Amino acid sequence: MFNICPVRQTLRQHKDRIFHCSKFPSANILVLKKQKRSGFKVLAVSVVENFGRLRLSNVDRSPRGIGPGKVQGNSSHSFEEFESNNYLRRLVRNGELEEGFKHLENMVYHGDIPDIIPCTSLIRGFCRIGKTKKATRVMEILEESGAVPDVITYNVLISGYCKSGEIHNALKVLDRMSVAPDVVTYNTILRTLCDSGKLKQAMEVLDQQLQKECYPDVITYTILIEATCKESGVAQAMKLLDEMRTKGCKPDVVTYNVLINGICKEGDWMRQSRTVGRAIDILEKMPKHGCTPNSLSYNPLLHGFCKEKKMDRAIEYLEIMVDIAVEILNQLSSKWCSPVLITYNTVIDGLSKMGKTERAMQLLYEMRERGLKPDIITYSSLVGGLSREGKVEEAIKFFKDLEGSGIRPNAITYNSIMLGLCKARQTDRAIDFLVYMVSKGCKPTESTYTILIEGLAYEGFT
DNA sequence: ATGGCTACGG
Repeated sequence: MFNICPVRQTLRQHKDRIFHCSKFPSANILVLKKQKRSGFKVLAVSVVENFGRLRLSNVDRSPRGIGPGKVQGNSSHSFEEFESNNYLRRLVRNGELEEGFKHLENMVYHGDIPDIIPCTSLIRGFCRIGKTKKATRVMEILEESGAVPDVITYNVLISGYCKSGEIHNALKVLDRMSVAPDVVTYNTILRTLCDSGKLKQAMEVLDQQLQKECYPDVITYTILIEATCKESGVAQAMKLLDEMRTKGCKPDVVTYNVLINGICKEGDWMRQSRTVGRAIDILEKMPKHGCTPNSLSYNPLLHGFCKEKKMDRAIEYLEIMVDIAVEILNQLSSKWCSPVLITYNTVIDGLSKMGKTERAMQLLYEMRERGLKPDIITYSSLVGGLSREGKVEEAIKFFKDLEGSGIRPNAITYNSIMLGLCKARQTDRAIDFLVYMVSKGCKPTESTYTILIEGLAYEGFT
């Protein structure tokens, strides 16, 4: 009756029909066929324990486990409900949020219990497009249906409110949720409070968290350390670092990166080379604490060197970095932008600001040779450099080449050209450029107008 | 494909 399912892919194909059974905790049970009265016939069992990121739905937590060939705990639900949930999953996966919502309402109306996982995706989907109210409605329907939303479902809604700036509503959900919040819940809220400069309120939430015996983890401390760096300085943040260590929470590479960044951005550090020393110090001590620096560890330093106009040192670090960065490139490849690209951007921008656009151009060619694709930030820095140097015609030529090779300039790119034209007392051409920018569907920004107004004033047309 | 933390350009 139980066949071993040999291929992981087979499971993936049928992931909507995989169940878990408490009697065989390490087994995934693949159900393929409906059986008349008692639920579903078990066709295959796999012993794949860590099935990627897939979490099994319809988890059977009953201690009795399953009978031969049947999955209990699901047998009480109808096949219609099972299929209805499959349909909901499909809609949500295809991004058909409104259809999914209607279907959810409909299935609840028929007394079917919706699966919380597609509902969680639905909530996330509505939050993403700014429809937090609709997301809340999904949660209400879910709560009324007899399904039990888990902490993740609540976290998704809270995160949605946080991202749309509705901290008040996020806190309301926290207050009213029917399951205990976990450390992720608190981290989401703490992050948002810290970002909006409400460190004090964040500390109050932290107190509340501790009272509920939900303990901060490395991410909690990292969030607080970053905020403390900005609000009260690195020295204060270091105390938090000590505190987390004494509480047995080990700082990780992100924690150190946040501190390095804090030191590099600390006020007036440019005139106190000692502080740069402190940043390098942390960087060098990371391996002793069991952390390998990654390219994000170096970027703030590079940025610092670029601002300080110590380009030799910046380039020296760039070279150290490339090895490290390439190594972790795979690890981060899921992100839209590689760390090495940002590294080059930082240095190219630094050189451009010093008037060393030729050296910056060299780096552009170098990065291309290494198989890196420069992005709009790379090009904007170069356009800005040429404009500032007074080489507007060269900047415009470079700009035209970009357009020709299919790169779509953004407002910052256009602004750089206009700034160059205004500095060259050619505000009329800059205004023509504004017209061109708009005709290309690029919306001007506040800076656009500031640049043009200053240009006009500079030429005496106050 | 149910969740939380760091870096670049006007």
